[in-house]
Amino acid sequence: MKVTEFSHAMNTTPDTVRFYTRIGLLTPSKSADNGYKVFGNADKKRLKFILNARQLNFSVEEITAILAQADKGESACPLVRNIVEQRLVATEKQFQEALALRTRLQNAINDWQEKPNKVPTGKMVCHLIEGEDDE
Amino acid sequence: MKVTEFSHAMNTTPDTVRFYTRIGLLTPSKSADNGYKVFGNADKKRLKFILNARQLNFSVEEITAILAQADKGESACPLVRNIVEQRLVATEKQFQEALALRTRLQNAINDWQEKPNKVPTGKMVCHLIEGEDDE
DNA sequence: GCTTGAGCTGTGTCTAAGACACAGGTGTAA
DNA sequence: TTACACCTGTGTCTTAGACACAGCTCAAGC
Repeated sequence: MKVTEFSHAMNTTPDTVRFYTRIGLLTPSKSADNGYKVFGNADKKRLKFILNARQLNFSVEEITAILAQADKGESACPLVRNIVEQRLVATEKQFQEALALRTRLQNAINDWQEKPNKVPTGKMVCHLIEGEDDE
Repeated sequence: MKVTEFSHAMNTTPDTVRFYTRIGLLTPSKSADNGYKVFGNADKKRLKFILNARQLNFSVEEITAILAQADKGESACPLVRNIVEQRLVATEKQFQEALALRTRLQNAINDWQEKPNKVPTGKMVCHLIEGEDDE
């Protein structure tokens, strides 16, 4: 399989596959007459793992470490477990931040509706965001 | 005020101020004998606006557009309003994504506890992430 | 005046995870 | 053989700063 066919079969993009290849996560063989990358069954399994991990927001660097360990014949499970736990904490944080941001945005919109036509005085850019009457 | 003093007074970092200066968002004068950037009151107001907008997750590019409009003497409020609304939608999406990710991670952890010691068979990296018994 | 040394300065480079651009190669139809 | 659509690998770009670093500044001490 060439890169485009392979990527579509795996439900991702050619650029993504090329990227993983570029950094050495995937190691397709090269067609003798083409020079094109050729992906086989092992690559398929590997990419499936990578995509699953990415779905869990593992960084490519983390995935690289995991696969390197697995390639050495060691179990990567402890490593994976650590990362999952870290990731859960990070996600919780993201979550709270999105929540806070939403509140800020909604406040901005509410403020706007209270005083929609206040003309910006002086050098204000937009009273919605600026700290009321400054100076 | 020089860059470090200024940035701390505004509760941000020197690198951030330098960055905004580099891309032309801030336009400090230059000390004649030093060549150092010198920030005044106008810069203070401007940076305050920028930081507020960043708090609402406005991109620097958006902020650039807003300030350019304001600098032309036009009201930037409609632009700001648009961006706020877009941003709210985007935040909602992020929010949902974080939620979904959390679920996926927790599922992974739960699965783990159900079958903690399943030895990875064949070429599996870690059964936690891989699609059960493949092949 | 001179010297030390801490701290500051501007500029150049780096980041993550691909997306995009592009010159050139491939391969099927005519 | 020629066309032409599609594919290829490689190089560059993206965000919002963070970091590295050589050189400059400036107050203290002599």
